[in-house]
Amino acid sequence: MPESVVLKPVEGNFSLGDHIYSELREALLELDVYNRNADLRLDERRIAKQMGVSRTPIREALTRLAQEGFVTIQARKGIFINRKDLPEILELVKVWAALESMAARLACEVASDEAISELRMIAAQFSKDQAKANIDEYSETNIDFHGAIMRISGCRKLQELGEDVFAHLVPIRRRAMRDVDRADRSVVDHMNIIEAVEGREADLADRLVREHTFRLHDYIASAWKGFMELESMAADAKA
Amino acid sequence: MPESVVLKPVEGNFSLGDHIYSELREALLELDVYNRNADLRLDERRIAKQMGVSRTPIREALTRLAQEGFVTIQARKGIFINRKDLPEILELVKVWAALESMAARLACEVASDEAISELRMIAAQFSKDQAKANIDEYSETNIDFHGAIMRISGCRKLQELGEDVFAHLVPIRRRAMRDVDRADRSVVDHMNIIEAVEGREADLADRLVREHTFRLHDYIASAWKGFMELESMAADAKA
DNA sequence: CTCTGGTGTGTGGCATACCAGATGCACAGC
DNA sequence: GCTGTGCATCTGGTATGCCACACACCAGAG
Repeated sequence: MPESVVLKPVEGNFSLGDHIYSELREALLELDVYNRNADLRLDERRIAKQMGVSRTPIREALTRLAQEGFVTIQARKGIFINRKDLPEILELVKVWAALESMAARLACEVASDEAISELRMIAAQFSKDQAKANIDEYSETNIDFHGAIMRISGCRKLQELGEDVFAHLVPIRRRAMRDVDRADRSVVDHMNIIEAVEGREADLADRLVREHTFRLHDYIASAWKGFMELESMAADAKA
Repeated sequence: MPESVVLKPVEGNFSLGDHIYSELREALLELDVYNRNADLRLDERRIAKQMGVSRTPIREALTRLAQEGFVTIQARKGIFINRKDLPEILELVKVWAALESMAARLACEVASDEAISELRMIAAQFSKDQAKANIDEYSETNIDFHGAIMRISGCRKLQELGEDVFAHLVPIRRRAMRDVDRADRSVVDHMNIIEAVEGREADLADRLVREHTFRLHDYIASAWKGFMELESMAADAKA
């Protein structure tokens, strides 16, 4: 074979189990679990038939999802999607605050200037005014921003754990971020955080990120009932 | 049936998979994975035969352990125990610092005085002098102390995640804690932390816990080579 | 001797059959 | 009408067998 023909190695494990895991995980995050009419029950056999495979890889995927806390498997009773309540959500936000504030601290200490400049580029995509006008896109940028902090911390574990925690909050975010009033404050917070990191002020960056996340914490706590009512109304309207 | 006869419900899921998962997890933590002669390969069929069950529950347990990062499953190649390298260990310590410093902060804000007094009781079990004399027992107390901080934070997720992270560090701790010189400093640190929490000084407690854990971080970084050499010597001696 | 292709064995992935506990409902007994 | 017993059925748990790929080894061509 000619030396010039270079083929890239096959990447990763192609197994039904892995594929189904990703597929199922995504579907769960997409699902409106807080819709009170939602069917929270999963059935191995039904999913297996639906995806055209046997129960084995389905069970593998479900085992992993259970390990992550997305579903609960009750022997001989059923598999149920976990609907998290307010206290649980708030705990997740606290954990997130812990991880991200540490990430900001580490970023101040180890990140290169180029890496830090990435923060400003992301934030620059939306000025204060634009944020209001285009909430959905801002939400994406917002996610990028927080992801960037985790990334430039240089601590992969911190980043991975953060993503795991974040995944559980996705259904919540979908609602919390719709609130236009919060965007202003968010943009200001981000700018302050950027400046702290640029100035390598670890203590300050740590504090700002923590306080920023705790504002989300408090906001969720106060707006929770509203979320639920909206959900109920949506459910009724569909019914 | 008499009303007075109250029977407690059967607890938890009794499944082979769950049992094997716990059993295997404990065995892995007990294992000297850093022994360079250690056999890091696992075999589904061998374990199955050894435990007298089929491969199915074994595979379920291994899937969960893989999800937690204890082992890596390579399709059609084998299942291997993950041997973490120094950078990875240090990242885990950083994550731990993030979680525990947040726990200390929360403890200052929400823990009851009774809960906080628990800290002092645990720490009181070992004075500075005793710590040197009885390192092994002190190590247990040390673990209790850190566990207590997580617990009185009132944030279960923080506690659970902390325990997960800690589990990965168990094999390291078994060595790091042997170092007599560190016990002194540790006792002093703990006392300072207790006083900060008792005084409800959240910022201070946060900082002290973080710095305390980062001392462990730096210690591991500097002593790592020593750990490995000790391991090698032990391995050679046995061979 | 070297390189290439075949082949046997080991290993995880998947499909399938069967098991036992959980559940819901119908029907018999009171 | 109410109760409770038994059965049909549903659901996750487990055991097994076979498959495809990885890999080490071997034989034959060059």
